[in-house]
Amino acid sequence: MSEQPEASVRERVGGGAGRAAGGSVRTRASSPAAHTKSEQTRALILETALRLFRERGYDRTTMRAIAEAAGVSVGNAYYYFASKEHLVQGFYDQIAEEHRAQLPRALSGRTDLGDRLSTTLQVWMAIAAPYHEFAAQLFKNAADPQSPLSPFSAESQPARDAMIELYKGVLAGSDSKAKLDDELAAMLPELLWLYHMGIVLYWVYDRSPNAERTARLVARATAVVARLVALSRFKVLRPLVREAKALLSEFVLVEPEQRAGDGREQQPRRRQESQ
Amino acid sequence: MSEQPEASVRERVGGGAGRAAGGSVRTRASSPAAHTKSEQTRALILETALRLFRERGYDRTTMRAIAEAAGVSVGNAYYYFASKEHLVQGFYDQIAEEHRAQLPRALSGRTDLGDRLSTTLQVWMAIAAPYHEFAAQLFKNAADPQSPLSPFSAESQPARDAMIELYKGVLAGSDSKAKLDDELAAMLPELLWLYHMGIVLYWVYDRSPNAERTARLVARATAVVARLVALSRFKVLRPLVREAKALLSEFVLVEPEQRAGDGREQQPRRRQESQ
DNA sequence: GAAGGGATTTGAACGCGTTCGAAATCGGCG
DNA sequence: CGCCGATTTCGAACGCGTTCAAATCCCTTC
Repeated sequence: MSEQPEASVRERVGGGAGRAAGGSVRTRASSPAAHTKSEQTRALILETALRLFRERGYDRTTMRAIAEAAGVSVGNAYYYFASKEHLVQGFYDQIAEEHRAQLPRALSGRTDLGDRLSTTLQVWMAIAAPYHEFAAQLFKNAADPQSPLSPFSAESQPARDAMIELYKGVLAGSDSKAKLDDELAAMLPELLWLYHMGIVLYWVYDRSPNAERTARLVARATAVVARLVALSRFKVLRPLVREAKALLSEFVLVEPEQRAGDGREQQPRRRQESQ
Repeated sequence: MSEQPEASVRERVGGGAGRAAGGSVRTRASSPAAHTKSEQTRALILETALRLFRERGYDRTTMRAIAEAAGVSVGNAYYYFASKEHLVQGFYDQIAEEHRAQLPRALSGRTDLGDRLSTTLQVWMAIAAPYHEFAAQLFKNAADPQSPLSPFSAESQPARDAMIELYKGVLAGSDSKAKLDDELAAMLPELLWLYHMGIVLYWVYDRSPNAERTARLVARATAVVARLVALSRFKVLRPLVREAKALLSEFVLVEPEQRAGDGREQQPRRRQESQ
């Protein structure tokens, strides 16, 4: 039960789903790597699943339907993907990659921090917009701390790190960066990632047409965030800022030793209950 | 699929689960607590379910097991409770009620706002501690905006309002209340409820023994919150506070018209996809 | 006490995600 | 070519939450 001989295989093959994988399946833009037969099958299943998810939504797309549409058996789909949720990682990667690709052009010429932040979020929202309904359905899984889809999970770490890296760039192009103290500057990328996650959370809950409510929130909240960053240098606020920094780095931000290594290898404290 | 003829009945009867109960059940001039056979069955099912949840966890407790242990049929359980999730509301109510009951004694004699806040959270954590694992399993459902278990759902409104009311009391006993401007003071109970939800979120994710990590966070973060409240009067921060207030009341806090009425009666925008 | 009708109860059945033993296929070696 | 172990594929079956038409119970009314 706790260790099937095939589990490791499935982990390696299926776990690499659309993500980390070192870079084996990486290029997927238009030409699937598709060297071996196995990779072709895997790509076929993934593409079919994502298409059906987009067409019918997540819940309405059954594994049987995916298998049938892909011309394989259900068991075969499970040979490549450990669960239905694992099929979804492809979406995350897709959005993240597009975000990474589009951002530089959108940011070019902008130097105001607030400007750059809200642009970053606006670009993300524009890309994610078609998947809003889909995201709302998925959110319940993403919120589960145990789920591989959680933004805090070990499986999501590469994506998380990439996004934090992206925010480093957002900050680097800002003209206000020099004014900050080093400690805060070091934390800021991850803090902004957290802010991003917060906006995503709001977006998921947002039922207004075109998520315009979130758009308005971004416009105004981001200005506050930028002003907060600027205000952090004020003398009156010094002790507050110091304490806030301490709090965040102790309780919220990921600790270095926790971040080192893949984390995939360690005894994973398997969820005790799986339905 | 989208409209079963019996849905309304089930909604009325089952929706009253462990909570509001509208008042439809008392067909005859019977007392609300009601010793009718129906009430007995419903209570029996609920109690059995909560016991099994506590003993085996949520996922491992099947509806069949609940029904069998309660000596009824599965269908009967569904006659009283629209879904497995609805059975969980009982837990929320239980914890909330205990919190409400224990708090006055714990707060008596304390007048410092930070003190009162952290005490409030500590008492909550002490009560919720036995259900930590259970809560973690449940959290995925609670995070789903569509779920009745979401703290933002219409079904949770009575519990939410009660808790905001509770925080009014926490504030009322504080010696710093007089210093705040009226607008902020009016928002504060709901803001503190939000803070509470944030702590609960952290608590759910917290895997440290006895959730001591959360305990430490509460001790320190609450001090910051209290200091923030005090600082809000500073002149330099005036525009920032004003904007923050505007942001919160426009985007985060529940709007009055949304809050009016039960919300149970209105066409409920049924989730389009149910598995 | 009989008849009627709503409230309650039943359990088989549905569709789902997932599992598993076995069959089919592939690839390398004698 | 023939064989064998590993990889890949299959599909029936499992256990789950949930549904539903039918059966039963219980109270009112005559």
